Amino acid sequence: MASQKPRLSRELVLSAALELVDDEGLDALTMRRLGQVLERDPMSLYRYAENRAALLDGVSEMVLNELAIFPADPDWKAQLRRIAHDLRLLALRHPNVIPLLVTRPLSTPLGMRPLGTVRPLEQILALLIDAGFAPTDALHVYRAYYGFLYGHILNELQEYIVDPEENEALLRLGLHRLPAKDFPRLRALAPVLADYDGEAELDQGITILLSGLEAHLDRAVAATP
Amino acid sequence: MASQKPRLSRELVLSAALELVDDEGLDALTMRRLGQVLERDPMSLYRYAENRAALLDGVSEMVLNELAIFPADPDWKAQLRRIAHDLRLLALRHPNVIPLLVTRPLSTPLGMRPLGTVRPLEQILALLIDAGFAPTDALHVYRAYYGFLYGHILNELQEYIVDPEENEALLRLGLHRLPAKDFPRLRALAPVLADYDGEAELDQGITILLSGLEAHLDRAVAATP
DNA sequence: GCACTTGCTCTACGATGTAGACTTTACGCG
DNA sequence: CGCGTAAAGTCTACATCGTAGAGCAAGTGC
Repeated sequence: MASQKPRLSRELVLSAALELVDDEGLDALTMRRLGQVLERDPMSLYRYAENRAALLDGVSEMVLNELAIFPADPDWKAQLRRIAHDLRLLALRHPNVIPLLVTRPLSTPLGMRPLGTVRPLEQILALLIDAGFAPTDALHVYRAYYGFLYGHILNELQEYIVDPEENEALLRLGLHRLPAKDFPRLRALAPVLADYDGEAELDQGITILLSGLEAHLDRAVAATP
Repeated sequence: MASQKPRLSRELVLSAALELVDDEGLDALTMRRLGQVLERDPMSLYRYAENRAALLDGVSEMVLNELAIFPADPDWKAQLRRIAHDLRLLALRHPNVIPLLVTRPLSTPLGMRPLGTVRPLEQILALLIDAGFAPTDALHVYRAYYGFLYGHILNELQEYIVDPEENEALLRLGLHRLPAKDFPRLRALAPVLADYDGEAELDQGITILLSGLEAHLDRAVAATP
């Protein structure tokens, strides 16, 4: 009765994997558990991903595909700002996936990454080059931008606490464990830490960075020849 | 014969762990393997770390202790710049530990982290507050700064290739796997990617960021009242 | 000499990733 | 229809992992 085990597919497997990760964290994503979710023998998964690592890559890719980039937009600053906010929201939607996004590339040379995870890089380069940057400068801008962006996201997720009810309480409780003599400033900042506005903080940072970049490579971006 | 198993200690265990991670990567750090390195039963390790996760935290802490911060320095910008370069070098010395530094805090609220990993935060806050920033602004500056710094390090490590001989070859080889039609700009940038000057890139980024921050919170930092 | 703590070891268990051989299902073609 | 081949899914088995729990050994204070 009910749906009789619809045929498996890569998409199906990956989205079940993502759901599992979102719901229960990275460690919950074991082959056996995933097999169980899909009501299939764990071994069947190996048809759709070479091994667990590849499965994780697949999840990364799938998540990054949620990010829309329009490389044709002539207003590169606006576009970069929008992407930043989108990526931030995406991170908040899938916090458990972020370690993957950040960690997997460290052990995989650029050329061997899942295409979906390299595409944003290509597209942002396109955006910048089309906007008038020399390719080399585009790369510099990309690095500064993406570096800052990922840094911010990591920062924000570190301070992210799920239940806004217990938010301040929990935070204080946590901070309370720090020896008062060694961490006076941190402890004093508890209330400020408690209401962290990640969106505003990101936006300001991006503003600073973008105008700084523009000024620094002061070859003004001529819109079109 | 030879040295008869010197008494174990937390330091000993942790530094053996760090060495193992540096030499063979995070996955090589298993309780059994570490026990073997120390010529001790794996179970003995549990005297010095509650479990594997705590061991990893210990390694993080040990690495971060290599970072010297002088919160009393009145020249906050110079100090932040120096710290940035120091942390970068530290990352290059222990690339395999970086995933830990970045990933563990995501699952540990501020107050429950190993003290050694929170101390830099406290010290930088001290530096900034002593330099005249209001505590809240100090926190903002810290976030932007550390966010950018970690972002840069992640970026650089991603492009880091161990063997400088094969450097360009490998990179090209890697990039060659990308479909030419979908990734034209990236492929065109191969030579530029091949000689990446992380130090310069970091320094420029820091310059942009610091001057941007100073301007943005334009409440000029009065040295002393 | 004895009691006790501390460092360390032994054994054992459940869970994990995955290789390899197997069975079942789907499907194209006569 | 039916038959043959390929694809999808399963079963069994193994090495390796973290770690609980009981026990052993050596040092320390009385």
